[in-house]
Amino acid sequence: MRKTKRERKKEIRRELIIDSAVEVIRRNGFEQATMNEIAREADLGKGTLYLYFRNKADIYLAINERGSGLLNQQLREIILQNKSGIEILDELGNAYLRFIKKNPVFFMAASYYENLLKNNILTESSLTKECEKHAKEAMTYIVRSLQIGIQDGSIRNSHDPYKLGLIIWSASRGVVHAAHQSEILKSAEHSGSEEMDYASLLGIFIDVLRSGIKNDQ
Amino acid sequence: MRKTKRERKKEIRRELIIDSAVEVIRRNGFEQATMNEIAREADLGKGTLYLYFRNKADIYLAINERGSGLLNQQLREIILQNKSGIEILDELGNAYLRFIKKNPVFFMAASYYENLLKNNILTESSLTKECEKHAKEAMTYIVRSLQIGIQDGSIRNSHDPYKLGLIIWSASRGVVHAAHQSEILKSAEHSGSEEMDYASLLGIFIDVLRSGIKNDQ
Amino acid sequence: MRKTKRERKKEIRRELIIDSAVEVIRRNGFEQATMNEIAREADLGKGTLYLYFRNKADIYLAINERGSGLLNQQLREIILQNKSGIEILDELGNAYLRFIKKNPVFFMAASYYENLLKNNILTESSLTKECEKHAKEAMTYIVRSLQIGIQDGSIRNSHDPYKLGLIIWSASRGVVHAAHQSEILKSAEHSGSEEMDYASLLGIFIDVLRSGIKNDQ
Amino acid sequence: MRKTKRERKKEIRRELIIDSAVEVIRRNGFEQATMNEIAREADLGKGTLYLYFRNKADIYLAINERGSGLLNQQLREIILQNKSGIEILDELGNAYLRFIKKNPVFFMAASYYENLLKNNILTESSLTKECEKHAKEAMTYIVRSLQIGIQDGSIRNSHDPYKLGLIIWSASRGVVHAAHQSEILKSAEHSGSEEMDYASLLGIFIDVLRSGIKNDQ
DNA sequence: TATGAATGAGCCTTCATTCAT
DNA sequence: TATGAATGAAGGCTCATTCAT
Repeated sequence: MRKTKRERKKEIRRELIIDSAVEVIRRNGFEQATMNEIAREADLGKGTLYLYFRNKADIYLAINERGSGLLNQQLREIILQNKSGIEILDELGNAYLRFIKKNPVFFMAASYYENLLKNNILTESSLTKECEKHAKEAMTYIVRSLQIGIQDGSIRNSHDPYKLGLIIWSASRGVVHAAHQSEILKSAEHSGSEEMDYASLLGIFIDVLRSGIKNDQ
Repeated sequence: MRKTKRERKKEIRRELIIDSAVEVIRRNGFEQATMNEIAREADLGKGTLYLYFRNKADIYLAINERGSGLLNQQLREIILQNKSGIEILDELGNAYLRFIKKNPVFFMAASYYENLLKNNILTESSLTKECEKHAKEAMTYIVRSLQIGIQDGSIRNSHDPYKLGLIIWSASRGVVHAAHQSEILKSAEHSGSEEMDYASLLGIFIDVLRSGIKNDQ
Repeated sequence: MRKTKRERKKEIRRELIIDSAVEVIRRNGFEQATMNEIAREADLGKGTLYLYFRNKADIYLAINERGSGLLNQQLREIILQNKSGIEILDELGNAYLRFIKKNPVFFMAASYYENLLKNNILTESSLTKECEKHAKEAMTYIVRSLQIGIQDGSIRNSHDPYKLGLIIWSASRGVVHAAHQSEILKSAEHSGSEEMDYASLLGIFIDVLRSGIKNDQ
Repeated sequence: MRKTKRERKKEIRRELIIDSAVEVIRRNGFEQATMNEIAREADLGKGTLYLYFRNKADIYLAINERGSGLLNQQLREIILQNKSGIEILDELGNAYLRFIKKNPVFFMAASYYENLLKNNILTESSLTKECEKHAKEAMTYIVRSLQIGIQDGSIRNSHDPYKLGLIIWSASRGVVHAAHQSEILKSAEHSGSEEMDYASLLGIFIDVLRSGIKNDQ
């Protein structure tokens, strides 16, 4: 029990550091975040960070791990619902979009993780394994919803669900990425006065996607 | 005329620097590119770079400006063709994807530009204005193709063309981004042996998009 | 008595820490030894080390103090033997060389101590006094053997025994130091295939020394 | 010519940095020397040091390279004299001792180099090659003098000249090392009032060595 | 007495930018 | 115009030491 207590405290500190890192990134951007500032935000000494994380990269990976874990938790609940494939996919998309809107830093951390992955500069660790596991899990939910939809006839059986899933996943990321950059919303010379906000855009995206894969018969 | 000659020389030097920066980024990645190496690649003194660009950021913006300019040139030709809206959109998408596949650095530079935009750390300059103009132009081509399609009946009139254009644009970027990170292709546990390559993924994406917006009547 | 018991326990802990430090240094080298690792090796908390030693330097000094104490113990026995001066000196040298070969860390600790001494950054303490005392003692044994030898005619009476003692002492250290750095053994381009090992080198050294000071009449 | 001029300037700067490093080490000791202070001593920016040396280790190696080069220069002249082997060896020893007395930092740098060598943490470079070459050269001079002495009968033919050379070399280093630590000179409780200085000590050392190896017939 | 989490000074190193030539 | 040597702020990270428990 006593040990559990210390471990709990350790876990809390770890979370505090992740919180602080998220906050600093949110404020200054990913590239501008420094260990110094994260420490100050957490009200800790600089060296303390290294008691909980091997290095800066690990903090970022921990952010990603937390973010993807939280997201998967939500996706997991959706996939268990008794609905048609197309409806599940619909909800998965909405959940993802809502999640990123609320936690934009998680999006950046995921990009960071993928960048390391791409460049093969990830030391194997429990953290990276967890990140990998989470990434696969999210993909799996999408693929499952497509498989369900194809089986129940709500989704057209015209594409390999794996490939389709990958496309949906990455297209979503692109839209989310763009939606985040509020400025781009004004880049199109849009004379109309209708609202051009985040939610409406994402809604249309999901709608288009749905039309593109749903079975019309 | 003498002045023109000198200006021409200046322009050539400028292009040389951009070329070199592109090459260095292609070789080492965006984060690893240094002014030193760009200068060496261009066979110029490091200080010379600053005669043509105010700072490193401006070089990156110039890359984006050139890239978006070249892309727009191709898109412009497509939009002038006498085809249905859906067909034009189709070709626009293909052109974009081909372009990025051939010039991945332009994609990175565009991301860089948008990142600065988002964080409001762009000093106003002729360069940033040009970048902005190009971004709007590309968006406009997409919107135009949608408007044409709605008008000629090839595209469903169910969404505001501005919003739809924005979505298509950003979703495309997401897919392209993902397609670039070869590793993610294997992240889904994919048992099948079918090819899961770049081209096939993008093909499906365009197909889905088209289905999602075309008019079926 | 109760107090004695506690003091004994304290002494045991102290020795444990010294043991652990020696082991860590042996494993990782002098510069790479950290308080953290010494504590871990001793199965103690890091802070506990500071209950027994004022700081890291004191641990090193304690190593030196122990090492020089052990060495002196052996030298003391030799000097008491009923032999000629040259023979005693011979044995002293062999004992020293054997000792260092068996306990290389003591050699490093001695170098450390002398370095502090040289740079005048030794706070006076019982520890430093003890180190100083031990160093003097070892020197004295050598000087005594020389004096004995001069008196019994086995050693030439051509040099001040104090000076000669100092020289023998430091020359021995130099040879031992070199013998420890296995690499240097190969630094001379040595074509022959004869063995060029530690023992043979030191044997020759003692031989040369002996020839250099013994009385030939 | 113009190029030579620039190269000369570069060489001068390089030497300035080495000078400054030597000075800082002389003042603060080897371990306490920092790049910051070396830069300040040289009246240069910290970053400038890295234009002339890859890292701190290279500065130290450069000190060693310079020192061993200068020493070898002196040894080379001695070995060319038309004297008996024992006399040449005598002079080599004296030259070495004078050199180190005048340039104690070179002694430390040599120890540093040998330490890296021992621990196999030397990246191969022109600098390390030069250091290695110099070390071999010095050893060779000693061995040559012994070979000459054996041949001309001035040195006893009782030991392999390679081994003997190594011993002389390392014993000398030990004596020099000790002689440098002025404090140790007082560590023996020396009641006499005779001078116990550096020069006299080293003189005796050479004398003993000579007696130990010279041919008495 | 014993602990180990916390500290922060200080280390080496990088690199965009400047400026004398 | 062209240069590249020089700069120094800033970064990530280590580790001896302290102190609340």
